[in-house]
Amino acid sequence: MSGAKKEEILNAAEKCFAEKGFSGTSMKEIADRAGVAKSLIYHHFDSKQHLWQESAERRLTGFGMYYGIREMVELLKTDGIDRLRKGGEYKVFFRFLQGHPQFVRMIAWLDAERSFPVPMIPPPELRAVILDSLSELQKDGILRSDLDPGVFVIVFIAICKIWFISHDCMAAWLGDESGSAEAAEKYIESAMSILLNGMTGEK
Amino acid sequence: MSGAKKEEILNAAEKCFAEKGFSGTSMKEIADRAGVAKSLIYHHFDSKQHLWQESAERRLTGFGMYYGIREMVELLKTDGIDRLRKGGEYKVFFRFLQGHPQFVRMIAWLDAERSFPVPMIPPPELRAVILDSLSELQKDGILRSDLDPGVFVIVFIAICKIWFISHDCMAAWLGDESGSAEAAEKYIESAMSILLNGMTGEK
DNA sequence: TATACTACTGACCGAACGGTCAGTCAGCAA
DNA sequence: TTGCTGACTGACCGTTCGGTCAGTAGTATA
Repeated sequence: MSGAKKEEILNAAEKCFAEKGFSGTSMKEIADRAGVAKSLIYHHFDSKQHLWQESAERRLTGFGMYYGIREMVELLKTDGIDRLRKGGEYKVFFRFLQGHPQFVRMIAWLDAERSFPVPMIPPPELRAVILDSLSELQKDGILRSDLDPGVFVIVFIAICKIWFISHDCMAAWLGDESGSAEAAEKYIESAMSILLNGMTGEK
Repeated sequence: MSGAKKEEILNAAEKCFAEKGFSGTSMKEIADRAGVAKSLIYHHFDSKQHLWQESAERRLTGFGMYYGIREMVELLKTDGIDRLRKGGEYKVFFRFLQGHPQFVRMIAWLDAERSFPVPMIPPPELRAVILDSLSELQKDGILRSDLDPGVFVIVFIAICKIWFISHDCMAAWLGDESGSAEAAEKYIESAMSILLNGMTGEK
């Protein structure tokens, strides 16, 4: 059946690139991992760069990292910030990163390499929906209105991302070397408590 | 004079590694950039890995990224959080990253590669000083005391780092594609306003 | 049965890779 | 002057790199 081996190549490429980045991965490694001849890769993909771009785009658009944020914003609108604070539903995006370490590795490489145009930038329509919702929350007095709503999104992404991308370095500040799940839980609850507090209070 | 060319090699290596990462940089590139024969590099350094480690360590320990944080904590102690909020001295660490783009690139690569043991982890004694000061501030009621002081440091680093490391992606949330200095200013002021607010208020 | 197309392979290419090595040369001590 | 040392070079090594290509096997069309 056609397409099966192409899929295997994409999967293998994704794993290799996530582990070692673009330059650190060789076509032979990908071929071996996929269990195919190296030349088959060139039958399905034009070049190493094209393979990289295709696998990155598939993962980025397929997973849609920003949907976690959208979900959180919608929870904010329906339930209000207090319920969010108590229930911990703000963890949607954090959980997403927690459950997809390969995805985390990939965005770490994209942050570093910056050489190929890969759509890390949020899809415009999704961005608009999120920002509009946040603006409404500002009008309703749920979020403080003296700030650009985009800042809320950025700081939220920042505190989630850093836990997984610079984990060894950051966990040291908490005196935790184990990388346990409880430490992650304690961190995100504390950090989000700061954020939610800071996003609502007066200046 | 001895040592001059070794220094040139280290400088060239640092630039190359910051731009293209470890795997993406070749020894010939470094040699050309330093204006020396490739074999001279092997006279001064054991291997590509050793060169990378030495240049990374020099930059990391030499610059001391965490001193900006210590400075900020000390400002907190002497001046109190209100003065900090008004005067904007909290920008010390942000300014440091802003002024050292090569350093920012390097930590982006270190976050991605994770393969070599490079001291990104804060020096223990410096860490202790910062955490102790934060604990005192908690006792004095300046910072909220229901959280691990390490969390303050992490979220602070996170919001500073993300602006420079994932800049294209993050600036899109603010509708700013230009990368202007004013945008950076507006961002850090807003983000820090959220943080300072959230670090002091009640839960 | 002849034809055409796609998936797939192994042998192969030139270039670039990290690393080695014999040897040159300046400076310095005996 | 001789002998030694460390900085430094260019030629070279074996390997691996990304990429090509002729060819095979299988299958669908005519």
